[in-house]
Amino acid sequence: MRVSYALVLSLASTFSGFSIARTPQFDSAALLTPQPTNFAQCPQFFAGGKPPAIKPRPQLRELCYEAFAVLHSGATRTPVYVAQRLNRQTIEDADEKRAKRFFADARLPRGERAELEDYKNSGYSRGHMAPAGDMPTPTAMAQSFSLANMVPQNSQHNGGAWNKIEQDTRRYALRAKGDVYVITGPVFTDSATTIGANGVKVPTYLYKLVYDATTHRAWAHWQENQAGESAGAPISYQELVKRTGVEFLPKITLQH
DNA sequence: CGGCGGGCAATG
DNA sequence: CATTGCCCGCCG
Repeated sequence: MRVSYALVLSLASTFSGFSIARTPQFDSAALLTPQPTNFAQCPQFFAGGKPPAIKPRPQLRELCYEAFAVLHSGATRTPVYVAQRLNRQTIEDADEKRAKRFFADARLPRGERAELEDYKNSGYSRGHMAPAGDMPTPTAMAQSFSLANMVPQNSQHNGGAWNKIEQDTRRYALRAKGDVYVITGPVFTDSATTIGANGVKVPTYLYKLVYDATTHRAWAHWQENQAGESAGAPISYQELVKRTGVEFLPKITLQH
């Protein structure tokens, strides 16, 4: 409500000693307004410029950000997948101070999107698909905290095995000869539960596909969304396709 | 062990 | 709102 919001602001300004007008505020709308909502306008995040073909389903929306792209499902209130292009330059730039402001993505209609309250006290943490640690600019870093880039993730998994996989992927991109395309996403089984009033679906598995466009090699990490997972050997691209039913990469790009 | 990176919650 | 401290897991 307006009253409580004003109260919070007045408290904040009282303690900070600065006026509201001079206190930099977080404006998630301004953060997203310039970003396209069509993959045709951000093909740079996809191998060969081509997004994976997904079987048509309701409430899919394409969201471009400065350093990644999200195919979002209003049915699960999570990403279907999140695409990135990494290389030595982007990783060397990825030393921004970590921003921590999560926010609901205003480009998604209410009812199709997760809200902060859905995650609060849910027992799950807000797990980045495109990791904050990959982000090359302050704007990209801030955008990565959109809930459109999140899934409900087991907190031990998020800070443990999954974090290690993210760091390994960054290290790989740092040493790669050229561009590395990464696609990260959730997999839901029939028994998948939900959290919050908006019913944000909890993934059963998470995957991260890594494709080196120079060597034409691809592999994938496949993890159960639970504590006790370890970052073991990756699975093959073909195995990932088999498990997800999605052809993530243009056929001609892959080396056998 | 200490450092770091993931995220949470209390506080002013 | 912004800051701070805390927990947890991995790594050197």
